Amino acid sequence: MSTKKISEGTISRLFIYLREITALVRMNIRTISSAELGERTNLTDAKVRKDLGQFGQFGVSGSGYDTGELKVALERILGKDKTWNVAVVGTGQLGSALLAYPGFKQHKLSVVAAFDADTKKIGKKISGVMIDSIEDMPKIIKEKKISIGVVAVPSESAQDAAEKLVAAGVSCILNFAPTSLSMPEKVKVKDVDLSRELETLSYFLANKR
Amino acid sequence: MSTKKISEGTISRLFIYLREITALVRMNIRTISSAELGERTNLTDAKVRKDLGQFGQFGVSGSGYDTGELKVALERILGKDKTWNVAVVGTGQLGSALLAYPGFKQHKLSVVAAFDADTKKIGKKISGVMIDSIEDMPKIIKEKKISIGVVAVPSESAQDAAEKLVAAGVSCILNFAPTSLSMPEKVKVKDVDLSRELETLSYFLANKR
DNA sequence: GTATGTGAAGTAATTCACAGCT
DNA sequence: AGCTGTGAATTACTTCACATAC
Repeated sequence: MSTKKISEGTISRLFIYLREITALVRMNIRTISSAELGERTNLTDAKVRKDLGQFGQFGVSGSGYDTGELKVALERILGKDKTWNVAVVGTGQLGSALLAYPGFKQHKLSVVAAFDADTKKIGKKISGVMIDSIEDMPKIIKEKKISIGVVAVPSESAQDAAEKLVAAGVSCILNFAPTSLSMPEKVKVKDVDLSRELETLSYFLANKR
Repeated sequence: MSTKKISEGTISRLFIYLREITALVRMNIRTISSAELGERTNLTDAKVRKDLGQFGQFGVSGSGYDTGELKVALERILGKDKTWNVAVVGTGQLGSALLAYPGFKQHKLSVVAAFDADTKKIGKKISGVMIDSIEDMPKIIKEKKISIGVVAVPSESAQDAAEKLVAAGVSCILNFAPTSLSMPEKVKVKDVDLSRELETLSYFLANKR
């Protein structure tokens, strides 16, 4: 495990490569050059090589990368060999949709707990997941070894929900509330904000020549 | 309208500032410094000033920014004064959810058409929007002056759906398929890929010290 | 000949730091 | 005195280009 810092961009592209490589392996294509891989992912050959180069030397001069080997290497680098437990805070419209979302399982993330401030909901199940009281969060997060917390509450309560998750021991937050959380350095926060994506499109339309 | 290129990062932060400023105006706070605005948005004072500085001089030395003025300026810059028409291609689980999603309307985007390849669905309505045949896309996109296309089809059909949208005249694509689209320079593509966000979290967990 | 891996060059984004305005 | 606007310095990211390996 090297010590130099890897950029978010690189990580996110590694997943793109992995997806493509997986498809190639399925198609029985054994070898691929950085140029071809770049073509297929709409990236440049240099970027492909630089990204991969940060983790070791996977290629063979003159012929390219072995798809099978690269797939295994990327899976290891990206931690696709382990499963992580997830808790969702907030079980409104969005929270419920997330509890039903199959993508978590597909990415080796297992949603094992849900929390809601509304006492009427506690004890009920959504998509097979029991809704617990916020008060029980510390105990449950520890017991179930949960490392990812999903914030699916309104903006006003988002900071509070995130702080409770972190206090209980999670180290990653996936934030769906359209507000910026302040969190200690060591906590990884990922904002998912569809509104902002939409807004960016409006800007582009308003300002294109 | 200046001619220098504005980065995506800046645009996306302007929306963050606007959100905060709107809250401040509601709270009757008349003036704010870049340092305070940075504090509230978890950004630095210098970044706030640099971002705003690209569009003009909105501040007053010694006192800061007038929240009311800044709000109006940001709204104008970001095109929040116009409404844009949207078409959704694909009316499966995701497409249907998007047709029901209130966020479009909130951001002055109006979903006025939906398309699906499945002939059994054509003529039906989802959340009040009629599902049309892909064949009618060119006509409908033009008639309804649609400028944003949302791709909510499986990966295999995503490139094709996007090309049809562009051929029909849209200039922005919001892509929900986990695949990279190749599109002409002039088309703005925005990828929304929850899977990739989730995967990035796994990486962080797998690799934290 | 073909394609990698990687320093060096070139761009872009961020942070610093301060002159100048109120 | 307080805070903006902005060049200059720094840091991060990307692209170039080529020596090296097969």
